[in-house]
Amino acid sequence: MDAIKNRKILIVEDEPEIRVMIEGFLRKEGFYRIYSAADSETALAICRSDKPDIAILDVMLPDMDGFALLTSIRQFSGMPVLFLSARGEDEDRLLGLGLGADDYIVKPFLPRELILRLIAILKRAYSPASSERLPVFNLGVCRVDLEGATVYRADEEYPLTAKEHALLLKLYENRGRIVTSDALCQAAWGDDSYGYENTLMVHVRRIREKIEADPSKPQCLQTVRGLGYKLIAKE
Amino acid sequence: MDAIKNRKILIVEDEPEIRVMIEGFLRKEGFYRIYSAADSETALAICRSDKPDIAILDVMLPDMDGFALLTSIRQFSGMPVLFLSARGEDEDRLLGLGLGADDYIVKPFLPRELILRLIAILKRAYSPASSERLPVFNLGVCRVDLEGATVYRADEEYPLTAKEHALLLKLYENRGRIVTSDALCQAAWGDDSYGYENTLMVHVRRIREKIEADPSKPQCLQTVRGLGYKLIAKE
DNA sequence: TTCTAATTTAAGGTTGGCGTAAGGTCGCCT
DNA sequence: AGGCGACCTTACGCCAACCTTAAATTAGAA
Repeated sequence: MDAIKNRKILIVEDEPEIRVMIEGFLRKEGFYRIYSAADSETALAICRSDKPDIAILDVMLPDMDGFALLTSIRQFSGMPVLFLSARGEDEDRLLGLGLGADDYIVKPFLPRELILRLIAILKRAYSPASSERLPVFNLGVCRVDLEGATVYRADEEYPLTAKEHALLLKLYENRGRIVTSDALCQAAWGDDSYGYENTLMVHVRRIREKIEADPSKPQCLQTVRGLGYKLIAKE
Repeated sequence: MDAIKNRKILIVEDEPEIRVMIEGFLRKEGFYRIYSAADSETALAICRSDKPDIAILDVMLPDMDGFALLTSIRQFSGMPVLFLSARGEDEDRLLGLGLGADDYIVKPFLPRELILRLIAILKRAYSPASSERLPVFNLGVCRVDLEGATVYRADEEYPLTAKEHALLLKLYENRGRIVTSDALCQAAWGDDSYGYENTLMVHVRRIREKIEADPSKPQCLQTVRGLGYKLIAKE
């Protein structure tokens, strides 16, 4: 289960032979969301509609050269780009001018090199460091920052403990839905969670003291008798 | 007057023929501060004494392989590195593991490609535009300059050591968020970080002695029991 | 080499989150 | 209405996680 292989890849190349060849390499490597275009116009349309994760651009295209295409793409997207260029041809422009390309490969190239550079770019661009984070969300009268493990309410800050954090995260991931006590115990104590029902109640109480205006009349973290708990979804 | 051509370049290559060839290319291109070494030991010595701006490393060396050499260099310098590798040989390691190499070239290569990639790296690493400088930031009662590795507090200067710097950088990059002990260990000691928990605590203590008014009552670098540490975000 | 500073190891001390338990309250069902 | 089971509420003691210090080790510089 490699997340990299789930990335959407766009190939822009006018020579059908090379295009099909690249598609073949990628499929053999395990990539399966492959788009291809033979001209800039089609390429741009695909970029807008399907939002690929990376583009492989040939420098020479019939209607617009690869640099112009990149400039157009950069109007609305910062997606990583890998250029294909003929030996010597535009190397100066490719490397000299910082066009925003992430790498380039000189034709003819070995499949292996293309794949490796592609994977390198994808890793760099989508490493967990730069990936999406948990949002700070509103919950009734308070704001919750799960990454900072802090609840803000009425000009006060309430830090969350480890268990509170685990439980609130599970509830947040399932906000608006009922989460069974079992599921919550599992989130906080792991698979061998048995006999923690009472403990869970205590933790729920502690969370309520932080997020609710009146912990005895819960508005956000509600009990669903016989089923579990649920976090009221907001926006 | 191109500042790039003033950069100091180190070539590490055991085969004299190739080494001399590369030197020739570089001189022809206008580079003139060229160091070369045939083995890792010499290379390390040059790195320490002359502090080149970039290193071109062959993967295969007589006394130590290029990866090990890079690891050694990374102990004291973040200089950019370009690898030379035989076709297919170590490509996976080169690109797969983020070893901290900036690029690589497969042998045999054209002089033109080496020069262009070299220039690209130098521009990326040293151009004022792309040199994303680390800001000097306020942290509670003190100011922290990560580039200068110095903390200023109460008319005093506290220099940061290497580990302190690595940890504080990681924390700063994730300010406001909890950073797990694991993540911190990884930032300071690399992927094979196991058994550094205690050491981490000692370093945290040291950092606190520099940035906190009262290290025993941390305001900036807080412990989140069971989860990790976090740096309080200020603006 | 020798000296210095940085880093790691080790050992004892501290504490706050956690789990337990006991009594209370509420809602549902007959 | 009354009983029962599900859930709430509070308080307290424990102990793992964390702190603190000092001494040992390592790495770098001269």
